[in-house]
Amino acid sequence: MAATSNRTLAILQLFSEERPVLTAEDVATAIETSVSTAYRYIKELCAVGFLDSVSRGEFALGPAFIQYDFVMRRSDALIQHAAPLMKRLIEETDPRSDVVLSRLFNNCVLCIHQESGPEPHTPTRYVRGVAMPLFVGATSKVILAHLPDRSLKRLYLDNEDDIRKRFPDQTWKEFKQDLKAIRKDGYSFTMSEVSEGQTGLAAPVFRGDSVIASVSIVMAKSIFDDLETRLSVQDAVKSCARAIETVR
Amino acid sequence: MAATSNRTLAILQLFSEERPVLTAEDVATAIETSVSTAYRYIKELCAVGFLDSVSRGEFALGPAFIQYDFVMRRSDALIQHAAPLMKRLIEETDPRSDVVLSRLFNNCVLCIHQESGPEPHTPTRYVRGVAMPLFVGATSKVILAHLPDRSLKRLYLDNEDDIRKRFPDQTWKEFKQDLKAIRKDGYSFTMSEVSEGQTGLAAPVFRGDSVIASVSIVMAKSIFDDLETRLSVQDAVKSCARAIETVR
DNA sequence: GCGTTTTTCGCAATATATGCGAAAATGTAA
DNA sequence: TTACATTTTCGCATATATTGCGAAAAACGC
Repeated sequence: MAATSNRTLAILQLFSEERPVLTAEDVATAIETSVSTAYRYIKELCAVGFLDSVSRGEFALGPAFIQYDFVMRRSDALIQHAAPLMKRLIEETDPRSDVVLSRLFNNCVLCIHQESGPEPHTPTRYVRGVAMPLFVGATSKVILAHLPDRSLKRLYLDNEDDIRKRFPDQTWKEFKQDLKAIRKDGYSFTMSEVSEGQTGLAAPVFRGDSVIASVSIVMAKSIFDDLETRLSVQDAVKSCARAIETVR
Repeated sequence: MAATSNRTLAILQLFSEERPVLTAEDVATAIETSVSTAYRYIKELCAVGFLDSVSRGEFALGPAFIQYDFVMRRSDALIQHAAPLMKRLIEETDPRSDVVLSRLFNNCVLCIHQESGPEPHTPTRYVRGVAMPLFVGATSKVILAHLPDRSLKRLYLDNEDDIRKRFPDQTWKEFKQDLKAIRKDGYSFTMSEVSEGQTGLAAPVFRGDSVIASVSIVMAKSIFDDLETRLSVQDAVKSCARAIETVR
């Protein structure tokens, strides 16, 4: 996430899983201001619930985030509609699989809902709030593949450094070629790209004629050894995506 | 949630379940500023993920809220620890019950986790993100009952208007009396206070010697007709709370 | 490509945030 | 309860960042 010159926002950005609690002095130091100014901001942020004082001199993220996430969940018809369809997808395929619904935002692809089978073979990695790497894995790729040229190019240029790290020799042309194939297939399939030994198979979810999300199934690699199985999983994921699209 | 003089925060407060999408002009009007200034703020908020442009000229809450909620979930050891204990509580009592974990913040009590039995008798009302009315229902009351005098008085005075609406004749003394009884019992039991026909039974969760949360069981009123049952539910909720406290 | 709407930008005026130091409030330990 | 140490708030003069305006650029649909 980009930096900001807005101090209010800069303060919120200081908090993370690694650093969930800060003192007023920590904040003052980090945003390069006096302690009293830090307190002024902190007070305001606490008043509206973005921060919460957890004990004398210590502050943490506040209840507003939990509440706003709730607001977003509630006003997102996609999730309500998709959840039972995702459950059904698991039943149709394999009780060990995870099914993930990811939504495209302007700067990222985020897992927004997840369903697991009754016998998950590994602790679920992809739950609401997890950012999917933009250029790695079926979930994101299948979305990129259906993006308008302009948007795609912007994303690519914004993230060129990251891409180079992972795929040093890939040209823009090759990249486009890959995506074109995905577009033609109507799904994306990746093996061990995001996590070792796991395969992802994802289909795009459209609203009107733009992609807004993707559904992916995550399974152990071995499941796909059998071609027959792979084909049936492909179809199941694709028709799950089609079903999700019928929302509203 | 209180108003704020900070425009950045004021903008975020405009978004709600009823009004999830706004135009730049809407924002400008609401915060009483020019459209270009509104755009300046919106741009900044989008850059850090607090807002997201959903289509030409329309903006909505952004991915940051989902991500921050995730960060909070992950860095909250209480939830991780409590979840299986809450499931067990359902097994020990009734498969139709809901069990709710609520956390005390400075200005509110929020449901932060919820488990449902295999046969929920009604769609679950209390899920992560739902604010519990502060002075109504077992969940909040049992927390208030164990608050230090100072904090309690501050909360009471801050919310006196709301309280008067619901309990016009209650004096501070009577209120304190009620809480004292709850403190003595070690749990709070309310019938149809929050929603008709539902009963809540809640026990406090301590860290050190201050309350930080509560566990509640929500059941149909009829369950409690049998005294025997009620006593055993009481004990089960209380020992669930004790078990949750063993975290860290 | 063309026209319409949305979004950005530069600039000068001015409202607003800032740091300082003092005072108040809060919690802790005796 | 009192006294102490730490945290938090506040007032004020000054510097600084924010504002609105209008023009220009960008984005999108046709």
